[in-house]
Amino acid sequence: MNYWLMKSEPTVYGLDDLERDQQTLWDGVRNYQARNYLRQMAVGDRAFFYHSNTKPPGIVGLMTITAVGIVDPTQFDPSSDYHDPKASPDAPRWQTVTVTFGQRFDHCLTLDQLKATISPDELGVVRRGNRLSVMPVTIAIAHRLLVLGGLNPSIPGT
DNA sequence: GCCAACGTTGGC
DNA sequence: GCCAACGTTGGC
Repeated sequence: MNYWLMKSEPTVYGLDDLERDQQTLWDGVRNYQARNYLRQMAVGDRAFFYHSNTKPPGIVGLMTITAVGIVDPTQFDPSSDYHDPKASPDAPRWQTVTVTFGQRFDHCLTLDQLKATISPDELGVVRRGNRLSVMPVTIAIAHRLLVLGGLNPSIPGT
């Protein structure tokens, strides 16, 4: 089981939305490196939900990957912001995953807090200028994030 | 609103 | 393949 970090602007889709919906397709990723990480995900992996463009930005909760290898339908939709005219159903370019609500942190683990405790080499999101919306998190760092977020990493299901 | 970082595009 | 122009991300 691997851990990931996934960013979203809550004005577009936030943890509140996911808690309400319980499950959502993580569509709209249009960066190849991020897509490649999405392709590496497996059912049962966990992802930290990071809110960007918020005051403060930070990790607000945890989700579970519940379906993988899904062709992102928005790439074929001319009315979508995520439409990709170079993609076709015969040759899709963008795959993604379905995520399910897991747990909310007891407080937002802010970017400032992350920068204070974790180095850029350990967690990409604290690196200045990092624009990657999907990135891997090592088990060791994931456990530290869970503890910092008020979750107990030793309890199964967290 | 500013701007640094960085990805993409397209002319050559 | 290079690189300038341009667009986007996202913290501040």
